[in-house]
Amino acid sequence: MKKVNDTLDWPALIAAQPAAGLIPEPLREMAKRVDAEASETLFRVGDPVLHVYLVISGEARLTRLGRNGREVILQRSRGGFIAEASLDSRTYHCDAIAAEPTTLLLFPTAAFRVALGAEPSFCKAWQSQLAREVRKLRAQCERLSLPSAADRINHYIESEGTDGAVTINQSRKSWAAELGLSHEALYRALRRMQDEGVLEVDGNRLISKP
Amino acid sequence: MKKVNDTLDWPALIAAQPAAGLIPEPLREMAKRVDAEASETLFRVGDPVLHVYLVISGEARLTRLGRNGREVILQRSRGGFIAEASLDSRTYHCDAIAAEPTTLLLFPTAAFRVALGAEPSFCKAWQSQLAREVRKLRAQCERLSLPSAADRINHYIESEGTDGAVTINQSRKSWAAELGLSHEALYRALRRMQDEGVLEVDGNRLISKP
DNA sequence: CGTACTTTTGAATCGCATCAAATCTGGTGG
DNA sequence: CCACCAGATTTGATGCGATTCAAAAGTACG
Repeated sequence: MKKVNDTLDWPALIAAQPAAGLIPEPLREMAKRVDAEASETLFRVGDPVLHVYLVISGEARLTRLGRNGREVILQRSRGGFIAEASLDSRTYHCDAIAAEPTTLLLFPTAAFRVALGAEPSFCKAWQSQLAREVRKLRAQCERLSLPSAADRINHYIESEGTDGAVTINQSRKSWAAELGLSHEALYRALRRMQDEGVLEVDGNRLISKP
Repeated sequence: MKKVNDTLDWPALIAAQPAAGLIPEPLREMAKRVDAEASETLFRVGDPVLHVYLVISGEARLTRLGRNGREVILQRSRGGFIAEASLDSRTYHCDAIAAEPTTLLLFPTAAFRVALGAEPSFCKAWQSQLAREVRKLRAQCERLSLPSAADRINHYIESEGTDGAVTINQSRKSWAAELGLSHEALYRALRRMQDEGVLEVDGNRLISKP
């Protein structure tokens, strides 16, 4: 986890990552930039919550290992904050890894909390952030409650895509994990849906056909 | 949905529902008490978000009906706020019903937002509330990712219970829905686990045995 | 060019969903 | 108090779909 000491170009950053625009000035100056390699660990279960993480580029994931060794993906972030809900915890309740070469900004939690108390607009934005996460997770629960692979795929297209189409920005294998399926089941479901003519697959683009 | 115009006994209320203690004084005076019957609708998808709901007694549920008519339970609240994440939405994205005779307090959303901006401590408490909800939902997602009924039951006991035991405060049937299982599958899994000696069932109390 | 990983297909098995039906339960009204 | 009803609980039988184990083909990367 390489720490980089550049002067950050905030205007450009905000253009790329709107979530960064929430950060008030005094907090910005405390940001540390970090470049993580693929599959590098950012923190682990039980680690003290020292920083708030903002993903600039690449992808960070929250995961937890089940008893059976199955990896469950709890959150996937390609831009924006990760582990927002840990801000008022003392320690993490899951692991975080970089899924690919990833650049992040780290803000000291203490200063972050101070800024939340001092800046009402920041506080408000942070609440929206949490509320968005809640809605996203509810959609995820709804999806995982569906019994069949095809239903989960359709639900994904409807809730994550637009106009009946979605672009998968991850490997099929990890998408399968996100859908709570074995990767084989996902491949076969995609194949079956194509054969039935209800789905068009073009690389990473999925188009549902009525 | 009967509106009651009592003078509210806040100290007693807060004793019963700690979440009510978050509410600052000016907002308290705007609370409307409502008594809902079992299976009565509180709001529906698309309704404008006019109030914030606090469950005093009974049980309120957020649900959504899937294509196949299956009811998915998105949130279950026996005390505390419900649909917190809707505060910064214009309309609801799910239905809410009272699962049993339920008493609620309603706060006008506009005033609620004002209070959040005016009272830093209230704002902070609300954030913790949202963060708690996020963690709860992540646990739920993790559970629903488990392939077998027995695993989900064990996960439930571990994450919702204490010392390897938990008390189910709902019917088996609706618990099955929460676990993403058919109720038959749940009954059979419970039976099997008892036969295998890994679980003790005493009415609504489940004790996992190593 | 070799290695590690993903993608894809195959076959066997297991467990869940589903349909059916019997029993049990709490609550309602005669 | 009892008959009755709606809903929850429980058990049975069946079929399908997901998991699992296995293995081949494709792909990215050093």
